[in-house]
Amino acid sequence: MGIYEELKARGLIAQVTDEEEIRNMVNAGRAKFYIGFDCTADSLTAGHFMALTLMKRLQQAGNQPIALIGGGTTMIGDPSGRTDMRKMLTREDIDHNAECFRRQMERFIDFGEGKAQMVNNADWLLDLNYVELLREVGACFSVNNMLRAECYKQRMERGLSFFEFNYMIMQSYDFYYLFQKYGCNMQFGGDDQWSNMLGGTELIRKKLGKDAHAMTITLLTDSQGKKMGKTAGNAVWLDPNKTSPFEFYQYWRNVGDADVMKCIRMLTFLPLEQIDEMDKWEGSELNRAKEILAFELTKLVHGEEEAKKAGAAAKALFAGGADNSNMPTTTLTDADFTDGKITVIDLLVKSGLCTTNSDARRTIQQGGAVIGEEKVSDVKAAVEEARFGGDGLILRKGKKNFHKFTK
RNA sequence: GGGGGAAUUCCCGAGUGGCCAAAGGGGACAGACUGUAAAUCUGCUGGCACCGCCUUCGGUGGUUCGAAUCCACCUUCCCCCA
Repeated sequence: MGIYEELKARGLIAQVTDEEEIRNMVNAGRAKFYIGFDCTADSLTAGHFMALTLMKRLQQAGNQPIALIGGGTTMIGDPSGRTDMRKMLTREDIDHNAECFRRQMERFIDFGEGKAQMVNNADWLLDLNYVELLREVGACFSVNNMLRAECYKQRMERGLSFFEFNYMIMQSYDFYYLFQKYGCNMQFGGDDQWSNMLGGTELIRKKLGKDAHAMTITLLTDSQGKKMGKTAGNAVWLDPNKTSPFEFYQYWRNVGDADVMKCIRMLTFLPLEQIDEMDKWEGSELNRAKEILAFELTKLVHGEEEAKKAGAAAKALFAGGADNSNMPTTTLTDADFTDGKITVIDLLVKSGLCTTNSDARRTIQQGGAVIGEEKVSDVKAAVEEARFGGDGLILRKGKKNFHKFTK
């Protein structure tokens, strides 16, 4: 089975320009492909994760990835799938973010000599001259066609600035540039990028009379059609300082039944035979699958040791073990106590489990606060200083949020 | 360039002088049921010294005993005509 067949079996491929051609190229390790990353934040997210694993898979099969950091395009901002214009970032922000991305990618991709490379489109886009660009590539784009493109459709209702309208041209220019300079013959991207990517292959065909290819990755959505990799609107980050390995583990441990196997198939590197076997699991057996998913992904992003720790911490909390060594912890000082006591409200807020006193009060009133093993029922309840000795005291908010206090 | 409309709490969206911390829905959070799942039901969702008080309805001023609601100007966005 070639790599192309494997990607297909894992459900990773959404659309391709020329299946036969791409299959041959990829299976023979002849593809030199790029994926662009917009650097709007200082860390990659779980959403980028799939693209990273895809690069890794293809690299293992002998193909050569080019990771393109969108230092230039980020200055415009991709309007696809957005309903409003995103805020503009400064050059400094973008450079900083690009640097963070580079470090995170190195975990997945081998950037050794001749194996892969990383480029930043700020290097060529920022020097472009408007009139020259118009003359060089502007003539190749049909506004009529662009307006029909899926990625602009929804923006037609809400309004789309000319500024953002140019995103497709910039992205196409990237492909055109990489094709000429590095012999990059294929572009990968999320399925929402399809029209932007086609812009590139078209441009290459028109300007150079040569074929280049594009291939999109299935967007990872849950059974309700929502994009995965977010909790309550917040991204799940790959940076351990923004999303701890434990939280990262928990995110995947908590995916819905209907989504586990899909995630395992698409995101892990477990052999397909093993996955097919697991496909037969059902009901509460799926909990086992979720553990595997969470462990495998945490291992990929944070390393095996962190993955084990996160798994152990989770087991301890939910199965009632004694291991709480990896729990977020706050150390209290004398100043935190009044008359040798501290209120539960203060503890909830101090731990970050609750955002305000009102929030903490509500939590207690609704029976969501548990200290040690006992449920707190009194809003004014306070805890004696002595109880924080030894291993400390564990505060819980709801079923899944824990915080340890020591003194 | 001309004309018309909109801006409300996390989101959508009611509210057009006092009964408004502001309907309803979504989401989030908490409780019950469970398998750290889904579905369902319940509660809850500005802040605080929480039976009371304080700050919110794009911004700045104004009218009024009293404004999210009226007036003026500003900002932003949308629509129609050119």
